[in-house]
Amino acid sequence: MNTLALSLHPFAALPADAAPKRPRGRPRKTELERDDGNRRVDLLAAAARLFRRQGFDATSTRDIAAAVGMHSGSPFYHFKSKDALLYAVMEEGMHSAIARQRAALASEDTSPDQSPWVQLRRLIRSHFDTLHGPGNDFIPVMLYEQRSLSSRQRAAIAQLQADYEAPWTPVLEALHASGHLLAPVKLSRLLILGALNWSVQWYDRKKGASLDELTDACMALFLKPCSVPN
Amino acid sequence: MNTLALSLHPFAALPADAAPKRPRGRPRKTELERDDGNRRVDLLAAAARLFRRQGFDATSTRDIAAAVGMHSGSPFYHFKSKDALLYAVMEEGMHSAIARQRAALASEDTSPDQSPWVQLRRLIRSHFDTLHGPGNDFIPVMLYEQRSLSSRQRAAIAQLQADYEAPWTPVLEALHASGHLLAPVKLSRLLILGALNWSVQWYDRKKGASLDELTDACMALFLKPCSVPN
DNA sequence: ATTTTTACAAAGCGATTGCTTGCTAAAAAT
DNA sequence: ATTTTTAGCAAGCAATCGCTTTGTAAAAAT
Repeated sequence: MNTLALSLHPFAALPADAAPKRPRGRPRKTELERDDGNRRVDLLAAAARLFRRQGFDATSTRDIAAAVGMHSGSPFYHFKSKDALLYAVMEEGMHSAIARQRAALASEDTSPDQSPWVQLRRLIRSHFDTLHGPGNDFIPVMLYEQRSLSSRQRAAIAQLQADYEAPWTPVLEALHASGHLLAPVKLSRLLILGALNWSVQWYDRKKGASLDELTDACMALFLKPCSVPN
Repeated sequence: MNTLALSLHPFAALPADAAPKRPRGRPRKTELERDDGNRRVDLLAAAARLFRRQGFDATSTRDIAAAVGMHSGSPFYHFKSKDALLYAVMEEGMHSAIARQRAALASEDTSPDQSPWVQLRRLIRSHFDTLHGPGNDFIPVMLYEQRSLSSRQRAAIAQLQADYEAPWTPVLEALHASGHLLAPVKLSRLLILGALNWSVQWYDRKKGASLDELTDACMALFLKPCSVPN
């Protein structure tokens, strides 16, 4: 009879021996550390790492919570669903990738050379950085977990991808016009980005070639050294 | 008291109104159709299609059973686990891919030309066929669901992949020696196969370029037309 | 004619899943 | 000093998961 009433009061008697691993309530903002949502950032990073290593479906929200020292239900305070967490990982990854690419293209300080040849090199090198830089799990997750997105989310990510790939086209067109690139520009962009993206399957930062050597190999593979069009 | 005994006899009384969609027992081997394990092949094909479209984790064994008109537990008669089904899909895909590649390389009947240039073209064209040929879901599944394999299974698939990629190396080495390929052979193989494999992300057989045009674009992108080494 | 094997159906078990609810305590705002 | 907000714990629910068990009927073997 009172079982029903009991179920409405999940824990009338609290065990007093529970030693909380982390103080309850809003954590102390030490000094002038004014980043709001610090734990949210932790959740994003942990989710990205786990999504990359195990895949989205094989990663439970309990795994993510445990990785940042939370209990199983707590991540849902910061993200309304597991899907929203995945989308946030991808969006964050794309924003930082776009920012890194913009910085790489606008590096006039190191070298004033704006020829399409060195521009393509910067694009490729920057792309390898976002793919293989330390702690950059966000983009690999975006590349391999698109299936788990809703169609609305997928469309939004596709727009960000289009923004990211946009700077490649004029560079490739210039190289095509000067005879350094022989294949059609659109197919070239797809094939080149594919070759780069696939490197997450085999590249290991700890052994083998460096990212600079990888970039050199790409330039040698995709571009013709002789600039005699006809 | 007798509930325990009842649970040991799941259905003492069979409902007689069950209209079986397919006759029970071993199916009739019509004529001299001597392929044993025909339903097993159906299961493999259905699993490959679903694994590719929804991913391994997002596909339940109930989905696969329903796709071939079985009940939920029946696939486990043919495959001892869902993992074994995935592995069988990949192994079957690799075997047919290796066979197709061998046939493409040994096509002396159509053209006696064995130069490394046309050999590479055959390798690329054959690879596109295994990636995008009608009903060829097996290889995309292998490329994108390696995570769900055990380490023993993964090692076995890796061996098949090494067998598949072996013929590429001498061809690329010959092209490197003749000055048509400037990048290092090993990195070239990885980058080229990556560019091809990534096409499963964007290529649509119904629109855009044909597989022949795609192959032409690859040849133009990766190889130098001028054969002047120094 | 009898036995054995094959190929499933029917039902459900135990575990895990994403997510919700009810509550609390520290911090921030007032 | 009081109120409000923030951040999270504790517990569990409903659904789904891979897989197992039991039974059965048709085909094949004997």
